[in-house]
Amino acid sequence: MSRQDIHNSEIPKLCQSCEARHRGVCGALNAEQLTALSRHTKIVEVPAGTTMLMEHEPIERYANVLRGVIKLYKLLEDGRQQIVGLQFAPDLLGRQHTDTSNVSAEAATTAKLCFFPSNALESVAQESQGMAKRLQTQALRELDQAREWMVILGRKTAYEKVASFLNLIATASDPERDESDTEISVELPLSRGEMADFLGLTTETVSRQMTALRKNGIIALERSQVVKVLDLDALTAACGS
Amino acid sequence: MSRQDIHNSEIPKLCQSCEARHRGVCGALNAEQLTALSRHTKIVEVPAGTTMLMEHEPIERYANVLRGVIKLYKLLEDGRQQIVGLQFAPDLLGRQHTDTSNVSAEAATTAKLCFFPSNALESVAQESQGMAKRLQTQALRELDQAREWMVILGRKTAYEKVASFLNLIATASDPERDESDTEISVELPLSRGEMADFLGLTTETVSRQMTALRKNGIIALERSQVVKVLDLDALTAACGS
DNA sequence: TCGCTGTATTGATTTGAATCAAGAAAGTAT
DNA sequence: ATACTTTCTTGATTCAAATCAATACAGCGA
Repeated sequence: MSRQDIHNSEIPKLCQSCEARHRGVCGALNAEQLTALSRHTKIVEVPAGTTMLMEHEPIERYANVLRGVIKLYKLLEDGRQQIVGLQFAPDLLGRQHTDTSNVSAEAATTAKLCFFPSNALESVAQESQGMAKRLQTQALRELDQAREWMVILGRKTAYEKVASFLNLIATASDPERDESDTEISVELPLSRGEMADFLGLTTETVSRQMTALRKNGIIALERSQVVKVLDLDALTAACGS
Repeated sequence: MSRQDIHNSEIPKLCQSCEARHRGVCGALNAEQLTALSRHTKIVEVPAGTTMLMEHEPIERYANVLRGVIKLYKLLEDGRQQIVGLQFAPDLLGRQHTDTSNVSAEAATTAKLCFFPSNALESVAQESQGMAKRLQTQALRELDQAREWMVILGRKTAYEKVASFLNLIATASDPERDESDTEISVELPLSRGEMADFLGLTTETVSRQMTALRKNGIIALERSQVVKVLDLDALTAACGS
C-alpha cells in the first residue's frame, strides 16, 4: 500500500479506513483534529429511500457520503419534482451559512454515511484553513455540476439527456478504470422515474431513449438497472457535446 | 445616512462610495486591507456585449460587479447556448481553485466593474477569514440559484418559465421596494433571444408567452425591454410555485 | 410456485413548443 | 427624414416529447 500514515495509531479507529480522510473534507485534518471531530461522529448505513434532509427545515447535521448515492431534489407545489444533484463518496452532505436547507435529500441506494452535528463541523472549519478550503472546493464543484446540468436540461434532446446521464454514471462510478477497456458495466443508482426527474423528462421517454441507445449498439441492458456500455466513445458522442 | 465609517479617511477614495464594500466581498476588509487591495484594482465601465471570461481559458482577474448585469453562459459544440447564471451588483465575477474558467461571461448591459488580478484576491482571502467566508457565501448563493433554475428548466412550462424570469428580474432589480406598491416597472437586461437562452426556449416562444402574460393583465409592455408588472401576486402565481 | 405489486417497456394519440415564414417595430447610420 | 439593420411579434405548420393505455417483467410475500 503506497498510502501510509506516519502515526496511524493516533488516528481514530473510525477514520482509519475512511475514504473521506483521503479525498474528502476530513483529508484536511491532522490526527488531533480528527480525534476531536470523531468524538461526535456516527457511522450509519441507511436503506434506499431514507430521507436525510427536507427543504425548508433546519440542518442539524452534516454527513460524509461513504458509500452509495444521495439524491438532492426540489419539489413544486403541485408535486412536480426535479433532482438538482447527486452525491457520491466522498462528497459532503449539508450546507453552511443557512438556517434551513434549500433542497431535500434522500438515499437513492443503500448508503453508508458518517454523520456529525453541524456545530462540530463548523467549529473545525473555523480552526482549520485547510478544512475551510475543502468546503469551498466542494461548493464550487457542486456549482460546476449544477451549471453543467442546466445546459443539459435547457438545451439537449431527450436522447442526449439520457446519454449524458449514463455517461455521468459510467464516469463517476469508476473514474480509474482501464483506458483500453471500452466496455463498462454499471449499476444505475436511479430508477427510470428518478432518471426522468433528473433529466426533466417522463419515465416513458427515458425508457424509449434507453431502447434507442440499445438499438444503436451503444449500450446493452443486463438487467433494467444494470447497463453495459458497449462503446464509450459513441456514448460520449451521443451526449451532443 | 445611517451607515458611517469611523475612519473614513483611511479608506481608499476608490472604495469610499462602493457598494461592494458594504454588501459585497470587500465588506470583510478593514481599511488597511482595502488599501492594499485597491493598489491593484481598476474600475472600468464596459459596453453591453463585452466578453469578460471565456470557458476553458485561464482566469487572470476577478471583478466586482458595481453596476449592470453580467451573463454567464456555456455553449455546446453545435452552437446551442445556455445561460447558467446572471450576476448583479455586488456579485463577484471569477472563480477560485481552478486553472481555467468553466463558463463564459459577458456584459448583458453596460456594466461597471472593479477588476483585480486573481493573485491579489487570493492572497487577501488567505489573510482574511472574513473574506474567505464571503467568498464561500457567494459560491453557495450561486449554487442555490443554479439549483433553482434547474427546477425551472426541467419542470416548468414555457409560460411559467417566462413568468419566473420576470419575477426574478423584478425582485433582483429592486429588493427594497415599497411593499404596498404592487406595480413595478423594470428594464429587462436581456433580449428575447437571451431570455430564450436562459429559459431553454426559442425567441418566438418567449415572445408569445410575454404576449400571453400581457393579455392576462399581469404585465404591460412600455417598450419591448421595459416591463411594467401590473399584478405581482398574479405574476408570482404564474411562476407555478 | 402462485399471485400480487411496483417498475419498465411498447404502442397510439395528443399537445406544447420548435420551426418555418412573414410582417411590424425599434434602433442606427446616412 | 430616409434607408438599413436588427429585434420583436404573429401566424401556419411540423415535430419531439407528453399523455393515455396496455402489456411485459421483476421482485416479494404467502
